[in-house]
Amino acid sequence: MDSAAARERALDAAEELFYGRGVRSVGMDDVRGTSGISLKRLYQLFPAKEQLVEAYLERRDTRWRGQLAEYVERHGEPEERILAVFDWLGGWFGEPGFRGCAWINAYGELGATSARVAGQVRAHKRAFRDYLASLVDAAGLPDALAGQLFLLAEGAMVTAGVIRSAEPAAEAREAARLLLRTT
Amino acid sequence: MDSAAARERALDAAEELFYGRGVRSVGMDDVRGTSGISLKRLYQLFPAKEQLVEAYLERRDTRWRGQLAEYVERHGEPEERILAVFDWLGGWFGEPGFRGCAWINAYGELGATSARVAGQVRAHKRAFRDYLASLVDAAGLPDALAGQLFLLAEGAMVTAGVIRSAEPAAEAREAARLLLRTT
DNA sequence: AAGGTAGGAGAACGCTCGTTCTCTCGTCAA
DNA sequence: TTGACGAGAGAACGAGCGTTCTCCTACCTT
Repeated sequence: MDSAAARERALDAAEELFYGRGVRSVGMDDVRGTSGISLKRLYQLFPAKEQLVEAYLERRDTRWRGQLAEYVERHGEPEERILAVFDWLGGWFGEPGFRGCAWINAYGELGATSARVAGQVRAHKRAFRDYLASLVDAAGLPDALAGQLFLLAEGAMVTAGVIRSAEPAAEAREAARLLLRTT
Repeated sequence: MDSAAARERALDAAEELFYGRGVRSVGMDDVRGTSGISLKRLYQLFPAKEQLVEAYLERRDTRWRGQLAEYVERHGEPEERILAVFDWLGGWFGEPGFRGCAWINAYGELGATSARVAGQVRAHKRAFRDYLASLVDAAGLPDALAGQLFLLAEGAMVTAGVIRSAEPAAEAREAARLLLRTT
């Protein structure tokens, strides 16, 4: 197996374990067991656990925002595209194994001790917020709406994670719809 | 020093450390150093670290909700009382040492491994949501609004924690005001 | 005064886990 | 065929930390 494939397998295992059980309660030996990549090779690919964590968050960030954008693109009307964000969230919340937002969880776990992870969380959230702002702008709506929609989305993510339900997405969508109407 | 005073000192230290640095990165010896309570006595008061964590969350829950209610009580008009919740959040976000919502952070850190902590987080969030519902009901507004306000508040808490700013409270307050108007 | 008890300081124990090392095997080039 | 090299299995090492234990001091009672 070449390095690229080993790296993907390691990241697949890391993502499954870190997201499902938290970062600190997963040992490198767990990653080895789940991925089938030996410790020696793991440490060749990622010289320390922290770098595996960062690579996990980075790859997930790319995929998460890509899938969201892909879903939104299927909708034509600018306002529908905004509401589609919440529909997509609802689909995500309902997936088996959903355990809340990986970045919020990582921030709670590592934000106070790892400046790099904290920076990744901020960058991810800023990118998501900027994306919402671009949708709001394309719909000709006021900038301030973007921040409000962002808060609704964040609230839905954290609440869905805690209560293990997809319903917050529908509540947030309805609130977003009302806010769109007020302008 | 009697047991009650020692217990309060231990909880003061635990709260400062757990909230500021996360639970797992704080050792019992750190709690001893900060509180001045010896390890022997700490373990007499709390037979295991997990019980200290639970006591920390429980005491903070009581205080947090009590202070919120106390602030809200100072406002007379039902709709002003709802908006006062977001004003109070803004004051909290601006306090030195603010590091986001203790329960969201604890959930990210321990939710996957400690069923008891996960239960405390759910209970705290349900209580906060129920409180919002009581304010909404007292204002004669539709029940569905409570869930939307709750999501705004949660989004504001998590965002304020991540970006280290009090501004999300004002954004959430404005969104709440608009939602109040639509009914 | 003497003995008993509570509490403090901090060493000690055992476990987990990040990281490295050793040993062995298989492969491939010359 | 041989020797070098990469990789795997897993032991080993060292640090951190939850928890317990030992020893000693101070005070309280009779």
